[in-house]
Amino acid sequence: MKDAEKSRYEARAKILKAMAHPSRLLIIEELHKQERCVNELTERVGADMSTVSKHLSVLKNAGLVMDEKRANCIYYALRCSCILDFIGCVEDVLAARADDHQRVLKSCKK
Amino acid sequence: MKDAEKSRYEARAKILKAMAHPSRLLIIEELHKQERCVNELTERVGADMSTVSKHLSVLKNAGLVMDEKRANCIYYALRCSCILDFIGCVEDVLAARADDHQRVLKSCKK
DNA sequence: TTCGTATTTGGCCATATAGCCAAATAGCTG
DNA sequence: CAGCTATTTGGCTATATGGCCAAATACGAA
Repeated sequence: MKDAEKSRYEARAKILKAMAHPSRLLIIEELHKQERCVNELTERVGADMSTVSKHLSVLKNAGLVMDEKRANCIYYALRCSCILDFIGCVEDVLAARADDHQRVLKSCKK
Repeated sequence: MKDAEKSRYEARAKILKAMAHPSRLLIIEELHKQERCVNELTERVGADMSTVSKHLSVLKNAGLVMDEKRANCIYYALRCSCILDFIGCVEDVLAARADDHQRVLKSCKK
């Protein structure tokens, strides 16, 4: 793998890696609905606040979310909603897998 | 997080996690062009064959690729090409980030 | 069956991740 | 300034990952 190629794939992998965690996927969907502060997300995720804070910093570091301080809260928001298309793509993959599964089952019953 | 919700997010995360590695992204693109055996992919990736074999098993386990034995080779192929749309989505995110970056730079120069 | 090629598996190590708790920090608001 | 609330950071542990090497396995062909 050449260097230029390598760094292109690394950049992509970084985005995917940041999304590749159940709690972070939940956070992304939640933020798609509306911006939220750490407190609210913590409640939603059901983990320690420090854990949620770290998840948010992963997302921020990947450029997927941004934060803004207002009053005495830090509000997090999705940086680009195209991320949701993404989840749509994942669902397509899952659906395709399910279809295959059905097909296999049917062919077994014959 | 409720149980049903949790397993939905876990299923999605599994797919993303399987893709979230530079070598695996390369493999996916390579397989999109045409099916390949481990040998060929090993050469392309530039890692130990055992390493590539393990990457392939991760992809297979996530349902992203399938394998078929022919002659004395095992050929791997993409299970659904919608995975490529996926990479397109990642590129959109990267592009959006780059745009933001440009905007910030411009506003600094003012 | 025996050889040889293709692939996977197991062992091992180094590094990364996720989680919690406790402590530190930030920054309103009185 | 002092207190309070929101958030982050550091420390620690357990587990997972990625990499290579060496060994095991699978299987077609002679």
